[in-house]
Amino acid sequence: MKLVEIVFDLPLDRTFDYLAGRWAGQLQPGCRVRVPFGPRSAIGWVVGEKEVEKAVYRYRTISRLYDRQSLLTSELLELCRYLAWRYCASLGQVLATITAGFSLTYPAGKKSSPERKDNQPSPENNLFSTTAVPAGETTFFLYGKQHQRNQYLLSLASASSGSCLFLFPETRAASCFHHFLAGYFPDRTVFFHGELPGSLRLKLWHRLMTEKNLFLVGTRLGVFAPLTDLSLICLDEPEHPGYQERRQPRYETTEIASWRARKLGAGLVLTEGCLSLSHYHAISSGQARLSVASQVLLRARVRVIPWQRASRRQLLTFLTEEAIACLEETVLKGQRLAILHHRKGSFRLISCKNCDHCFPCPDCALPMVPLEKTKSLACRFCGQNFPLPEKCPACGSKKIIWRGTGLHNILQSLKKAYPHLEIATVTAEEKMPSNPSAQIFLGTLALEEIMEEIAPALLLIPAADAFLNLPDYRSEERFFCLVNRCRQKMPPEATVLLQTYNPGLPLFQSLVANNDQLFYEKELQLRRQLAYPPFTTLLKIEIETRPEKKLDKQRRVLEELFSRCQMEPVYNGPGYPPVIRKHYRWKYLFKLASLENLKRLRPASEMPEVSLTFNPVEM
DNA sequence: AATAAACTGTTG
DNA sequence: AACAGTTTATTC
Repeated sequence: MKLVEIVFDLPLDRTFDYLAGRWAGQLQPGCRVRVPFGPRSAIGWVVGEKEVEKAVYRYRTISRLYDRQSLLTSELLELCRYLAWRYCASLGQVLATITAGFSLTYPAGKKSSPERKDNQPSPENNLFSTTAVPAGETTFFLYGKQHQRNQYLLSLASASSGSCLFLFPETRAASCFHHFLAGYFPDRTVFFHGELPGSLRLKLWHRLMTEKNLFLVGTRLGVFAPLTDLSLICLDEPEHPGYQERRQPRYETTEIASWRARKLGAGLVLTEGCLSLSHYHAISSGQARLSVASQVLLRARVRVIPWQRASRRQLLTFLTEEAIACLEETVLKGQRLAILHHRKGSFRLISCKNCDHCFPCPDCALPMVPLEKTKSLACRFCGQNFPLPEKCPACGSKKIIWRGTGLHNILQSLKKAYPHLEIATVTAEEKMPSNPSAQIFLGTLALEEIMEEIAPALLLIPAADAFLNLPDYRSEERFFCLVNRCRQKMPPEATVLLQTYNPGLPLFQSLVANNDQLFYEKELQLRRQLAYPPFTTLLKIEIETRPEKKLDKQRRVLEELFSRCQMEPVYNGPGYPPVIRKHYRWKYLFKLASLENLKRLRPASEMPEVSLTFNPVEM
C-alpha cells in the first residue's frame, strides 16, 4: 500500500501517513495539503511517501491539494531537515516558518514570465570596479559610510554569475538598498520580505524558483529564497538582533546563510561597521577573510573623561566641566552635536527612602516605572497602571525618591541651561526629528541610524557605564561596536566624548588608541576562560505556565531530562520577569561545548510551554 | 496545537 | 446527581 507522509505546524517531531486518493502522482515533497486530522481538518506539508505491506492504521485520505508544484527545491528540503535538528523544532514548524503567510490559492490567469532585456549594467553606469568573491569562502567587509557598502555590494553583484541574495536586518534598510540596486538592474532585482501580502509572496516565490540570474533584496525570511543558481549571499550587519526569529524555530539568519553557502559552494559576504568578537575570532583563526573599505581607518577620535565627584554643575548634573566646555565650544563654532543616552523618558524607578520598597507590580513582581505624562505607575511587562503613590505601602513613609536619569531629564536641563538652542530628540518611536535644523540631537540608540545625516562634530555619551552595566556578557562588546560604528559614520575630524567612572577599562583604552585588536584580544581571553561564545554555544530554555504548581512539575520533568543528558545549567532560576500576566516563568542557561546532543533535548521542545533559544539576543 | 475524554472537587 | 474546572491522551 502506498502512503504519503505529512507533517504539521505542531511541536510533534513525526510524520503522519495518508492515502493519496485522487491526488496520487501529483504529491511532491513540499506541497501543502488539507487532511482530516483527528476530529478536525488541518493544513500539512507532504514530505515523502512510503510503501507498507499491510495497514497498521485506518488511513484517511488527503482532501485537498493546494500546490501543483512543490514550494521547495531539494536543497531547501534538506535545509529544512537541518533546521529542524539544529533548532530542536519539528519539520512542520520549519516548513510553516518558511512558507508562512503564503496564500493558499494561486492568482487566476496565465502568468507569462516577461522576457528581460537589459541584464547587464549599461556602460555609463559601469564606473565601479568589479570585485569577485571566492566561491565557498566567507568574507567580511568593513565599511564606514553607507555608500561604501552599497558600492561594494554593487560591484559584487556586477561580478557575479548566477543569482545573489542581499539580506538586511530591517525592512527599511532592505528597501533602501533595493532602490539603489534596482537603479542599475531594474529587471533582475526582486524585493522580498515578511510584510508583503501572502498572494504577492507566493507569486514572487514562484518567480525566484523559475528564473535565473536574479538579485534578491530582503529581510531575514529571504534567506530561504528558492533560488536555483545561488552564487552569493550577502548579509549586512549580521549581528543585528533583527536577524533572529522570535518564534520557534528561532533560527539565526547568518547560520542558515552559512549552511547554504557551504552546501552550494556559493560565496558568503558579511558587511558590517565593526567586527563583532566572534567575527574577529573567525578571521584571526583563518576561517574567514577580511576586506576593509579604505576610509574605515579615518574614524572620529575618542576621548574618555573620568567622572570627578566634586565638580558637578547645578543645572547640568549629568555632565563634567570638561564635557560642558566641549559642548559649548561645538555650539559656539556653529557645529552640530549629538548626545547619546540609553534610557528614554524621565525617571527609571522610584523607591521608598525609609525601607527601600520599590513598588513592584502585583502580577509581575518587578519594580514598576513612574510615568510623568499620565501621573501613574506602570508595569513595563504587563502594562498595568496605578496612580502615583503618596506614601510607601510597606512602611507608610512619605519619603519617596526618584532615581535614574532619562532622556527627558537631560532635555529639560539642557533647555534650562541653554534656552536659545534648538534641541531635537531621536528615539525608536520618532526616528526622524521634527526639527532637522537643530543644533543638538538628543537620542537613544536610534541616533545611530541617522548619524550619517546629522554628521555631528561631537558625539557625547554622558553615561557610558550605563551601557556596560547590563546583565549580559556581551555588553562591552556591543558598546565597543556601537561606538566604532558611530565614529565611522561621523566626519573624520569629529570627536566622541565618553564619560565614565572606569576610564581604565581595556575597552576605553582600545577606543582611545584606535586599536581594535587590543580590545578583541583581551575580551577573547576572558571569553575563553569563562567558556562563553565564541568558544561555546549558549542555550536558553524557558518555561512559562499559568498555575505555579504546574511550573514546579515542569521544572521537575526538565531537570530530570537535563540530568539524563548530563547537562548542567549555569543558571537555574526565575525568568525575567519572574511572573508575567500571572504566568510563572523559569529559566535555564547552558553553555554547550558541542551540538552533538541536540536530539536528546527533543522532549523539552515538544512541551508547548517550554521554549528553546540558542545564542539569545537577551539573556 | 486543538480537541475530546477522563478526572477532579463543590454544592444542593 | 449536576456542574464547572482541570488534566491527560490522541491525532495517521
